[in-house]
Amino acid sequence: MAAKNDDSGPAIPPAIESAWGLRERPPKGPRPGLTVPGIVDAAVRVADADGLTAVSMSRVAKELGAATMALYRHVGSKDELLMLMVDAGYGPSPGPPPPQDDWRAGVTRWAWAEREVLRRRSWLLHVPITGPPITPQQLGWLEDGLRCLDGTALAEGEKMSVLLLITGYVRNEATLTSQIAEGSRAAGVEPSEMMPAYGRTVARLIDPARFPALHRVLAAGVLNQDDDPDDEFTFGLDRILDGVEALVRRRAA
Amino acid sequence: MAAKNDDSGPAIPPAIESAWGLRERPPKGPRPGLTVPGIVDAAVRVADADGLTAVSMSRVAKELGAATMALYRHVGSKDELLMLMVDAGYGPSPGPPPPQDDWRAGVTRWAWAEREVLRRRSWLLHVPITGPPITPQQLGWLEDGLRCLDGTALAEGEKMSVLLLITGYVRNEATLTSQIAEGSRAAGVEPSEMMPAYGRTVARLIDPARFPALHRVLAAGVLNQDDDPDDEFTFGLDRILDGVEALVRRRAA
DNA sequence: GCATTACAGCGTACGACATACGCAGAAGGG
DNA sequence: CCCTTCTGCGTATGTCGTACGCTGTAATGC
Repeated sequence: MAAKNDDSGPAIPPAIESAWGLRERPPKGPRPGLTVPGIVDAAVRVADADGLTAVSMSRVAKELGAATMALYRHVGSKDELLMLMVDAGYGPSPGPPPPQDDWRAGVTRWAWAEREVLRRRSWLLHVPITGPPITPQQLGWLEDGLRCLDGTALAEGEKMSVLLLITGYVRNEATLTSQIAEGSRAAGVEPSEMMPAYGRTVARLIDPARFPALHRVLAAGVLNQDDDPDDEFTFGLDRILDGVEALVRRRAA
Repeated sequence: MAAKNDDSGPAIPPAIESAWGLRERPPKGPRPGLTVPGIVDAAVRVADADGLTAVSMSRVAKELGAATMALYRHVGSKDELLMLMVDAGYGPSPGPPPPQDDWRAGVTRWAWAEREVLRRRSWLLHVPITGPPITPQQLGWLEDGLRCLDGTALAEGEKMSVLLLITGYVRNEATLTSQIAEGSRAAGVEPSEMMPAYGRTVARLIDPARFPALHRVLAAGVLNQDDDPDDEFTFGLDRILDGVEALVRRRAA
């Protein structure tokens, strides 16, 4: 008797397989009133409305008019539900790059698309990541990113590394800006006053003799002006893409 | 009567103030058997031994031979304890850059130092970040990073952005490698077999016609060889620093 | 038509967790 | 000596994930 997975594979959860369209409904038994996509949608609705901390099994069940334990017929655990929520929350990838775009324009578009998703659903950033992507939409995003680099002379491994670099940057930047937003809401401060208040706090704590460089930054008023977050994002992205561009040129030569 | 914070500041938690050495012991009352540093050390010991999920208030109290609720006399909440754990977990910053180092060597050293800390204490990556750094060691790291850029013609705000970019990259890269390690331990697979197994899983799931670029990456065997994680880290860091270098040159001109 | 069978939904229960609250005892000040 | 103030802690509450088993339902085999 073979194991349940025919050849190999480290045991994909059943709900993930159903997300890939494998796994048909068994012929017997009562018609299910709950479905995996329905549960995931309800969970996403809760997260959109009240944040990830509001997503508990009982809250999601309430959203569906079902009992808590009913969900466990369809998802193996809360972690599995979270994985599916991430997949649904990202949504479909922005699509392949327009043909007239060079790699840099394509990757820029791709990065901005991810940023936009993370801005609108900041709870995605709070889901603890447990492994590399294996859900359909996630791999769709990856695919479209790779296609942006198709015209370059980069090795396949380098393309992957570059995308990892970019998506990591986008996530990181989105995390920081979302922290400012959430922190200001928690403290009851205007978002535009958040960084100045932070600057004042740090200025009060540090000794200029021990933290001269930091003191200079504060004295320059870096944190006082609230610059457009888009500019901050563009700055970092352009730095990274400048570095990638140097590599692309070298490989082309 | 004024509020407890003299001038401004969004209410620094008392335990953080004590980490800065403000706040002397009140003259009355019994001598405390527990101290904030002692509690934090115990919590760090637990996290080092059994991971961040093992860090509960009762577990930390047990480590100290105290009752759970005794901890709340010294830290305001678990989140506050986590913040102090991060500060202690990072430890002292690597120090200012050696005088003979140029900015790039200095920043590289700084990035590798953070990476080393995150490699040895991967639980640091699992602590949900709730705001910008306000603890002594964290700001010490920031200070030393800024000093690496002292010789450049970058604006103060640009220095800050560059460091944010780098530290974000380091955290991201460390997160990915730690996921591989933790995932392999959870699945009972050799760490070197983790990525190949992932590649086989993805290959089984995707349709080559719908995911051509991804299929090409897999066919190239990118995930099959287990490359040195140090090389992967160096690759991304060099890309970013190439991009920063272009900016530094432009500002110097 | 009827028994069988596999599955959907759910009620109960358990163990872990953070933490509010209030009491008992210690240490120094008047 | 007593009063204030602080430490440590026991109790209790509410939330959470989820293991287990029961009940009813729908399709299949006779």
